[in-house]
Amino acid sequence: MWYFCTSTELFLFFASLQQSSSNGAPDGQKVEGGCLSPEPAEEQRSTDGKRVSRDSDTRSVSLLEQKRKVVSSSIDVPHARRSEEEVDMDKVTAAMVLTSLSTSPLVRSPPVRVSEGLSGSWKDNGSAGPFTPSSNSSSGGYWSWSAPSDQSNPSTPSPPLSADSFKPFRVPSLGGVGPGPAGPEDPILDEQDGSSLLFDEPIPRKRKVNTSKDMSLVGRNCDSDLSDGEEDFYYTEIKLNTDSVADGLSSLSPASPSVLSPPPPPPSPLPSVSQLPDSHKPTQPSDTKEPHAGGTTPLSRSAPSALYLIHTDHAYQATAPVSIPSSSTNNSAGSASTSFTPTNSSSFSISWQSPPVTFTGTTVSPSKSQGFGDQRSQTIAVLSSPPRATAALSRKVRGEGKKCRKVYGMENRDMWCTACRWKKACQRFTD
DNA sequence: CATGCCGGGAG
DNA sequence: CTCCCGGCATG
Repeated sequence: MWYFCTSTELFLFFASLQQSSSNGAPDGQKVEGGCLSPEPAEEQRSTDGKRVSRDSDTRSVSLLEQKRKVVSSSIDVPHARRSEEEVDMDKVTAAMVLTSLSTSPLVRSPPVRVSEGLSGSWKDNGSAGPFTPSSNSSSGGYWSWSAPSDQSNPSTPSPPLSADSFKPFRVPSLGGVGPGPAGPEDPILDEQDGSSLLFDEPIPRKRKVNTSKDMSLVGRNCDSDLSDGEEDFYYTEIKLNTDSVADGLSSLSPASPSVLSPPPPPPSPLPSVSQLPDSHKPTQPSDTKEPHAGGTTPLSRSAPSALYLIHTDHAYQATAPVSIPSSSTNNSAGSASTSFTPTNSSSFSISWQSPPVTFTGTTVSPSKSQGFGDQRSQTIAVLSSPPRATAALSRKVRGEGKKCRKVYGMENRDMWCTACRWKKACQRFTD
């Protein structure tokens, strides 16, 4: 919902800037109305039709604005939440986008078509559109059009909820090492998401999605703060996966990591932990996937990181208690570590890989140091260890951490991870 | 004894 | 494949 509103607002904002029309005042209401129900907007539009045909100049402007609209809608959404600063950012971004779009005819054509197709309305209103009512009307048309592409909006509502729940996770991560570990991973996710989205959907949409993400990321970077609608959104998703579907989480984490695995190696260097994000960003050429993204990449990265962070934390939570000792033990044992969780560990390993290097020098000692240092580092170490030891000597030795059985008890066997139910190595609580 | 997990089996 | 369990190894 807000997404639309935001786009609209931006649109209006632009219009006002460009044309300096006085009608802007109603923007807030208009916008809201538009968001809530397009119909009202249309009515206004019909009424305002007169205004539409103000100036030839206006028309040209309207065209630009329309373009902007498309762009803004795609990109602005995330920012909308933020505030003026964000708006500014949006402006800039929008300008950038427009420029890029104008450059490439292909991209442009589709949007234009749409606008026309909607109904001559925007043409008629066209000039006025940008301003006020007309803009609403036109926007209304857009909305209907854009709505499908933006369907992500539905998800939007969830963010707030997730945000709250998610916060706890986040805070710890921040305090501890959040940025470090997340940094490397994030980029990957981002890219993945972006790439998938981009590839699948038409250019305009792509823009939206990517942009939004990017924007959120940017905002984040600038502010250095987390408070971002986008972030919340991401977190929410993650969280849902994690909490709601415990099993799902295990499965989920592995999948994404696998993809990521390749990129992480480069960034892997643990030392950078504190500054990892920055270093990684540049490194993560992953952008290759999304060349058009260009500036976006950096931003997108941050968002993903959040997700990964959560995962990390989660894993760490499970692992932390016993994991450290286990890691040391495993290391000493040598191959033993391997046994523990090929599946998850491998997936996670990506991010962790770097740690292995550290360990290589001294298997045992490192574990201790890590334990002292940070939980995350520990986690990393643990995770990393598995990859190293390829062959499991005998059994897993025995998971030290709490397993589903202990956690949920025989009573709630339903809640156990499948592996535990099958009497297999627990997948949910990896050691 | 309780637990974790491998190996193997049934559908 | 999923779903189990016998039985070993461990603490």
